[in-house]
Amino acid sequence: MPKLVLIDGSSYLYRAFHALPPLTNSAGEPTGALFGVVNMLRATLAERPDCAVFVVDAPGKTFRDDLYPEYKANRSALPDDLRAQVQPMCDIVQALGFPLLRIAGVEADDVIGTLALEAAREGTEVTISTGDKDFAQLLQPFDDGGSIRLVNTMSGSVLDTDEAVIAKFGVRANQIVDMLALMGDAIDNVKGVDKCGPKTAAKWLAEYGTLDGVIENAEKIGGKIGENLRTALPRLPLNRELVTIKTDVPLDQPAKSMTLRDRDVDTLRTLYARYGFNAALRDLDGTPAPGATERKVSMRGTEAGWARTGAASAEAPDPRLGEKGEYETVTTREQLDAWIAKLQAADAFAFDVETDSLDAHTANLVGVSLATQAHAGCYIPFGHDYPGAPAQLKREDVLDALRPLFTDASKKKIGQHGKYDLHVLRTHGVAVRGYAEDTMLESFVFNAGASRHDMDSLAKRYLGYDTVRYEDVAGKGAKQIPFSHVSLEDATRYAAEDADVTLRLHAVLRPKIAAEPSLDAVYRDIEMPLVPVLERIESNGVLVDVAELRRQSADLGKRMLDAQQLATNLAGRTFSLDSPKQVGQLLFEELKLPVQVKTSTGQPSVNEEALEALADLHELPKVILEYRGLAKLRSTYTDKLPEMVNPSTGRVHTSYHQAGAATGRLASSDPNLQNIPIRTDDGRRIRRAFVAPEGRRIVACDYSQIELRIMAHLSEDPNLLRAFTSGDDIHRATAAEVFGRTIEEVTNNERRAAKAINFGLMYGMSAFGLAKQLGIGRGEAQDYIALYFSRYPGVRDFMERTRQEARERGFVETVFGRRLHLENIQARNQGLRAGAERAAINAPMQGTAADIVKRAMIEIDRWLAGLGGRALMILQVHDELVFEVEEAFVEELVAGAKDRMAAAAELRVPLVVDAGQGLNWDEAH
DNA sequence: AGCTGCCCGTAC
DNA sequence: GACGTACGGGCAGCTA
Repeated sequence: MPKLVLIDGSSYLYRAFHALPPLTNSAGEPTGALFGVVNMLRATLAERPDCAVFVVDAPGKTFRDDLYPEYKANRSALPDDLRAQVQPMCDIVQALGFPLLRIAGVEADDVIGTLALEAAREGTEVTISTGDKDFAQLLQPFDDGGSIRLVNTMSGSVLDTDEAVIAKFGVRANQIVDMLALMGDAIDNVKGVDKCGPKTAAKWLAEYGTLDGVIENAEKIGGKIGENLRTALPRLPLNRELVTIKTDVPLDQPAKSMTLRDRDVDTLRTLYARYGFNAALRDLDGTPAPGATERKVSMRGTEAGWARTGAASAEAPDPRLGEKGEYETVTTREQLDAWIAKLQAADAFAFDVETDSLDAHTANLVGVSLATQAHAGCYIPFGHDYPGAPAQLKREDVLDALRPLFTDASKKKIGQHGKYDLHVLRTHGVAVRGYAEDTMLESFVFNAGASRHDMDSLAKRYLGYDTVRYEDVAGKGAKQIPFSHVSLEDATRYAAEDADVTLRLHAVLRPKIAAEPSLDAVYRDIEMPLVPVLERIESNGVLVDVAELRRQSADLGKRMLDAQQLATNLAGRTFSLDSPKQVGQLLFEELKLPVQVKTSTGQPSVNEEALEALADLHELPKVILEYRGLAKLRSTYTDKLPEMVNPSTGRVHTSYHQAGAATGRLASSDPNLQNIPIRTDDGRRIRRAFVAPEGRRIVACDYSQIELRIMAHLSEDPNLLRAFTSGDDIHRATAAEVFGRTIEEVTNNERRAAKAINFGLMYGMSAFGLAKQLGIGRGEAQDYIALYFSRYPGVRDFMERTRQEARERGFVETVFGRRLHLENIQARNQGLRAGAERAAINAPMQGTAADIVKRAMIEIDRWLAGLGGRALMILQVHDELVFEVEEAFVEELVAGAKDRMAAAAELRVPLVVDAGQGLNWDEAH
């Protein structure tokens, strides 16, 4: 049977561009994507197909743009570095002997679809080589009498049976189009049904067979998602048209004429030399093309691609970033010594530790993985214990052997979320120095707006690579086993891959950051130095008075019981005060109280605002509020915190997430110590349980109005700058300015209004929001805002400037150059866009404050490091740093910490720091 | 029993 | 729809 290979050139070029580091030849021309594509083509040639065609998109509009003007509207223009590689690629493709097709008015997909069907009809075996899943709609399984299959040489996957399609997509090949129409396609800007992903689409199609079936039965689908479906109904037929690959494009030549020509050796030699493809060049001169004989490979399986050609030259960096690596399990002294030698010879290495627990503070090391070059790595197990487990090296021997490398500051270490690894190694007697690069932080600095910065997501995003997930080897939920019970084979493919992929990610991300001096500075001067500081703070922990919390729990419990009994009497029946649903039924259906507030989904709300509004009509709402306040304190804090105390230290060790908040703030969890109550007396009591041990004190230092000061700095508004320089209470000064009073004349109510305006502005609040906040009319609120802006015109200009900058550049910056990209700033949806604008206004202030606090933490840590533990930094709460200090050192600590915090930035207004001290955190305020 | 979305509430 | 950034508890519905 004749064979035809259809190559989706555009998809490979695009994916190779994003997967590979930005290589250039000696003349500085970009070559990375080209290199990837060329290797892929040489592998395809090794298959000796009868016919093959390389299809690329032609520039200009296609019929889909006419159908739907927004088609691909949010796809950015081809990067210059990629565009520059298109013509050279076409030259090489043709010199290699491939027919090249570029048809205007349709996409490469449609040309491939047309040729595939034509050839299949004529009995040719068709292989579509593409990285695009949408092609699954064309599949005609061989075992079903058809003859079209798909291969993806980047992931190494083959799709050639109906079962494989069902396993991958949950629907049959002939339902793929309907599925895509329901899901939409974010890349092409085809908007599907909101919240409908592959699972939901497959579920509906399994029930109703086709898209038309789903449309006919749309009324039967319940819930929020059913509503979303009905909203989307009108655009579904168009979606189907957009995602359907055309199979009837008029073409000049039949598929069977697309035979491979002989390669043009002279032209290839010139091109390869120009772009520095040395391995390919060597093949031209004598040696047979790789794969032609000794590496004969089949089209089935991972071998099909550029993957196993062995074509990578020593001169060019390894291009196969999205490939699986080969890993070694180190169980003998000889192997270990060989790896030590490898690490000694390398400039830098990546590492990862494996433990028997996710909690860094109690975890035991069970193995270490290492990598010095991409696609290779090792796992050194020493704590795996299961029936039949092979003999392993001793933990202490391994750590002793590695210690000189890990503690050598000049030997650079690369990790992913290395704070965890640093901590575990330290608790096992290895104090790491020279922790130089962290791929999680690279990703965070490069694009803080991305939702996830974990390794699996980064590998997918930047390498197009599916990593072995933890649950793949250790299971999940109730079936999860500790890593120490995972077999050495599974452990190696998981753990060594972590080190390997870390290295590959660094190769991709480092240049992206290095290209922007301001990002590089944020990464080098703030985020990387902060890693060991946070590790120390977490490890210090804070002493908690568990007995005090238990007393509070008991007290809260009694009062909850009283409130519950009162509520039962008032309602005339029992109900769950914890259930918003039951409370809503009781208040609005049984007691027929008026609905004055609704939730975002349109349901009657029973939140605090709603219950306050009903307080004059019935006694019950107030009692429910009382109960709720008590229940919140008990369940979230007084009951929970004692569970989180580390039994061996008696202290609570939170985790700080350095890539947690897009603005650059830290986030805290397990437990979250950044939302311990302070505003009410009951809540504030909880802070009395955060105590200092005998002979020591808690000291809290916090920046006064740091974000408003940053607003003054950024806006350069003379009135606001003056207000901060004068040293008056800022809200009072604002009230005096806005309401035309002297400082002394300002009433408490006027100060309250000014405070609400000050804060509201920083969050991009509207007149509507201010009115709600202050309980005044919207018109009055608008007057306040107008008055404010007339007194502080610089602030208004700053806000407008920021919005505009965000729209034009797609991101905003802090004073120190940290960027926040705003995905939705150009959205057509007004709600989304308005939200992005508010975030744009807030981010420079919140983010600059975060930068300043981080800089202060680094300086203070450096200072405290030499003091032998007389003072420990133990908490960070955004604008506050908390210390545990020897009694005799308190005064010095306060002075030193305040100085360093105030000096962490030079703004147009002074940075003021307040400090307090006491036996517990409450007293320290 | 575990997962997920929703509602609600705490901090700065 | 209307105020930015987080984390987390309890409920309710779904899934296995």
